[in-house]
Amino acid sequence: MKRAKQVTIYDIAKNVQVSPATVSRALKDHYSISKETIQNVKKAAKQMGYFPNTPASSLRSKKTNTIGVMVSRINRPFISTLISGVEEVANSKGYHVFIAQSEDMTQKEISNARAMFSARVDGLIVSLAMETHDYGHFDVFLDSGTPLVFVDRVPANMAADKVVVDNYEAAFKMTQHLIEQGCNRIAHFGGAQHRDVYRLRKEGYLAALKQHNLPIDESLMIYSNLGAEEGLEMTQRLFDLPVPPDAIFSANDTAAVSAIQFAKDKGIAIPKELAVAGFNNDRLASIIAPALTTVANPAFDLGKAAASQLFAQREENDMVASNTTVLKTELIVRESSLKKGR
Amino acid sequence: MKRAKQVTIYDIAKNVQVSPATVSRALKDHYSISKETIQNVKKAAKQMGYFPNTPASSLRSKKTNTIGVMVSRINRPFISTLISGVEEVANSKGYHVFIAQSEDMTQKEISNARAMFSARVDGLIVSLAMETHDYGHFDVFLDSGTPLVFVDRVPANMAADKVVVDNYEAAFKMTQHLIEQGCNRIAHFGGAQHRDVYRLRKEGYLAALKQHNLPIDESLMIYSNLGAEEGLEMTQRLFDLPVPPDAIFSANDTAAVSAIQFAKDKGIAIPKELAVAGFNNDRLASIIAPALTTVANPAFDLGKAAASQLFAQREENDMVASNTTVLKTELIVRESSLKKGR
DNA sequence: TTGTAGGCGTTATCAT
DNA sequence: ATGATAACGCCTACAA
Repeated sequence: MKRAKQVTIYDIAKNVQVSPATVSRALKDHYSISKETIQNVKKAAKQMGYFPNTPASSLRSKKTNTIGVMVSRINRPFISTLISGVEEVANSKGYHVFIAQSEDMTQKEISNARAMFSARVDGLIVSLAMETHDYGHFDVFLDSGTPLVFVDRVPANMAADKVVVDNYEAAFKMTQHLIEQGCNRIAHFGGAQHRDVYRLRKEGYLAALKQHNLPIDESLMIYSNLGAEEGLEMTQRLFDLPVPPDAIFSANDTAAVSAIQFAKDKGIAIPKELAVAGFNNDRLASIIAPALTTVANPAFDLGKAAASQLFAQREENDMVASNTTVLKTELIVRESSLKKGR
Repeated sequence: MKRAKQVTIYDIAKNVQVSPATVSRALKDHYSISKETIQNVKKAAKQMGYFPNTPASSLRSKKTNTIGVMVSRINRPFISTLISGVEEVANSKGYHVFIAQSEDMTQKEISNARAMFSARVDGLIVSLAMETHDYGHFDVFLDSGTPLVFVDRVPANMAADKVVVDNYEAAFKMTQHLIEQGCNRIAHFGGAQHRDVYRLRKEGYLAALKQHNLPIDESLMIYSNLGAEEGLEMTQRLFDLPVPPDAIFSANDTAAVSAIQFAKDKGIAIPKELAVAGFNNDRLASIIAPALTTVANPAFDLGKAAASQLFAQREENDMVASNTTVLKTELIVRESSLKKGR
């Protein structure tokens, strides 16, 4: 229950003996207002406990100074770091960030998109939910000309701004590394295959197998949401096979770490009997023993790039249809894959 | 650059041949509007691509349906999980959550508080920055009657709603556990001591030492922000002492894990030569080898409780000065402290 | 350099 | 069950 009613520019105007318009301008250091008036206004504003009313300002100016970020869930190191990157750029431009989690449910993503548009965010950055394959809920942003950038989990077959890493190449190199370490029965933990980021990781993996003339065995490819639980289950399934794999390349670190835990639990030697590699380079990867070989995924820079591209969109002329930024990854080789030493 | 101008309730009104007021009511299922009109309005709204203008609605109704959450940083498991708890409750009541990070800087916290108030959030949940010790920037919420709840890192000496765990008791039990394992030179990694949560953990630690007649040695207590880097440095300092400790009780898992890493690196046996205990029960704790003894901190429930208490505040009569909810913790004993077995 | 006045889209009040 | 009207707080042409 509110008590004191809020201070408005009218109150300040009365106090300083100028018009509300002057107050409005003075508070934003408008060039046409005298230094003195600006000082007086600001002093009064402070003393009276004035706080601008953002909704009112947004309504009138059609600018909210807010950008939206939609992700699967924030309690994953990769995602929360990515968001920090977005915030860094946004805050430096005087924008705030509105975050929404889909929990990997398309339905929640749709409702979040609605809420974001209703809030009239000045731009939207999206990393898609695992299962989303219809992108109609983003049309309203395109139609209204609201800047929209996809990052990491981007849509296939949609002309839109995107910021990604070269997942194919990273996966190819990682698989090649495992092959060079002497593995020839390499399993893969993948995410939903209509999600480009996961499809490309699998394709890079397949390409490396082919290039080295290794057989392709469907029973070695398992798909899930790549959570910690799922990682254990997937590993169990692999070791229920008549011939278990001698390596696992997981599309994320969470599941890879579970694989290591499973192996340790069952007395399977890593990397001797089973080499393991992940993707992301979470802190977990360097802490588990043996330390996890993985791909350094530049989460913070992805966030920064996505935000930068969002702001760039507003300046661009309308001829630019779409723009994809690709950031670099790096292979991080640790003990979990070193059968031969370096 | 926006193109199509937005659809408003006026457009719908014209289309359906009713007044804007009726449209407004129909869209919210107002009881006085006929089923038929409601249907017509909603159908037209959908077909015309109508999205309510939240800023306009907020301005007029003085309700934003948004609550703010201010934390140090979201890319920590404890924090992001806590936020998920807040979201669960908030979303179930039709509220959205606005998140701001202080990065443990008081200055940023102050500016975030301003932004939150300007956005006219309907309530605010705060976990304080490490260094904050003046709480004046929250006065405006109290004065205006905006519900305010502190969680985890709560202010000392301030009559306000709080949600915490019993840090003193948890720390006492943990220290006692270390003593029972035969440790008698127990070090402590603490956070800023004006932050209740860290002060109480230290006091619990001290109380346990006293109760067991162990000497108190200031050189064994080190304070920092408890990051991964700091954890290594603090451990280094302990092992530079003439007589290093035989146990470390860290006020969080991050620094505790660093201590284990340091020990492994230097060939110090855990728990034989050095027992280690943390606080929070992050996933890290169960993954590092040896697994980390720690205190299960109910992050998700803290978030849920904070949000529930926030919504409860609005109903309460004004006589209630303040309310503190205390949640349970649990000692999680793992290998890192088991000198004697269980 | 400052003031006047109208309107942003919605909802609350009062009327019918 | 529905309409007319004013107001929420701010911004911005246009005027002075």
